[in-house]
Amino acid sequence: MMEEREISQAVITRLPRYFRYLGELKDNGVERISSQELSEIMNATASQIRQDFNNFGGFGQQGYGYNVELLYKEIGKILGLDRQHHMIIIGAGNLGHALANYMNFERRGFIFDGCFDINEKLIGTKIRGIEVLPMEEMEDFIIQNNIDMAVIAIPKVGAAEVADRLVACGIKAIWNFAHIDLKVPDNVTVENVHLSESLMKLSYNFNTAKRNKN
Amino acid sequence: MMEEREISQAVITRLPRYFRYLGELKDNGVERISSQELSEIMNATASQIRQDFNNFGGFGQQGYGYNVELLYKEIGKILGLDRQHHMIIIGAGNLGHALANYMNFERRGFIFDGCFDINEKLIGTKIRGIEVLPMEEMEDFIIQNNIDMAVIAIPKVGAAEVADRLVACGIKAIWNFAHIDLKVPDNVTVENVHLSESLMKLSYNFNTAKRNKN
DNA sequence: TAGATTGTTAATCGATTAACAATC
DNA sequence: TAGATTGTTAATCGATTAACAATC
Repeated sequence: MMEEREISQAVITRLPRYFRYLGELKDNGVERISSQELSEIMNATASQIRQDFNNFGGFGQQGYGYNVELLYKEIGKILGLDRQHHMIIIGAGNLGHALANYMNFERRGFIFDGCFDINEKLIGTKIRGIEVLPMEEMEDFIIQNNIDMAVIAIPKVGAAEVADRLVACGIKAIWNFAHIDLKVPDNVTVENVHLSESLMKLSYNFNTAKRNKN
Repeated sequence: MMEEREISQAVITRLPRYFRYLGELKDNGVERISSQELSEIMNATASQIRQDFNNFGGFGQQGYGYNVELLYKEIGKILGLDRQHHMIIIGAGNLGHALANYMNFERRGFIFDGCFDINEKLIGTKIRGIEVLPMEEMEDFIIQNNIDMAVIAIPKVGAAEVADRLVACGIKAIWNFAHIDLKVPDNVTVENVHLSESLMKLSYNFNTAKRNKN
């Protein structure tokens, strides 16, 4: 089978942002947009925008530009937003709670099916109508409910073990909020959100900026 | 005044990760480490590690390597972790709540001083001992308490206005969780955590991986 | 048709990696 | 001193930008 050329992660990282801006344009009734116009709104180069879109095929038309609605839909498809993803959250604390709200509010397609915790006090409580279950029931739940993705929203202690258990029962996508680099097989996708690293970056830029500018 | 050469954001993004690994090594009693050894643990090239550290001066010693404790401290300083930062959180929902826990647990230096919300039901409740105040009191609070940083943990509607108000009363660092690209002056640092974009990236990689591998 | 704007190739820029002299 | 490993320069690689022919 011919290997499709790999798209760089730099491009992938920009796609959701295009998607967001195109969604807004669409909602504002804008029908067409040129790479030049989009570049001004998004603060990017027109060249980069055209290169990015062309990784996935010719969505535009010479002399016209891009059809906003079409492009929006295509990028949505590329991102897999036309499919449903069944998700569980490990950790029913404030973060797990926030993420559960998040997923359902923001986009259809990411379906919050289950939630697990080790804390006895949380087990049995409900998050968005979903009962928090004990960790022991996780594997069975994943298999019986065809879960695709798991969110790790527990402290770093325990996260590695949970990841191993998730991988062992076939989970192929992990949204990881624990401060640890998970070791998983090649065919498992991990997306890290390391909040403390983000905060440190803010701290660096803040402290550096103070010296230079202003 | 001589302009220090600007360090690239690619390097800055890696610093917190170095910091995390060095902290672990330190806690495990490791005294020295070579760029080669560190590269194996962190899954990077030794060359990149040496280049990265050298942006900030020579922390190592030929023939010996790097002193773990010293390097850990130096990177901490570079990241501004030796200073205290006074922070407020806008939005006392689950996310704001999660972040408040987060900051205090993870690192000293990021001090959670205040929290604001428009929701009448939340005003007067406490998060980690801090009372949630109405939005009207934000400006006075920032000035009276010498707040450095603000966390925007509210939905995108309203986020732009809040950012303007923060900038207007002198805030120079914003940790932004709203799905919007804030427009702020050059001397204000924004660090975005766009959770939905992260989730979409996971979705893309998951759906693409399924086709290629496995 | 003429004008506009894409798709795509070529040039540039920046970041990563390799190599090695300096030096502990 | 010899060996190890940094600091740093040079080479490579990849990503971004510029340019322009293709084409709607």
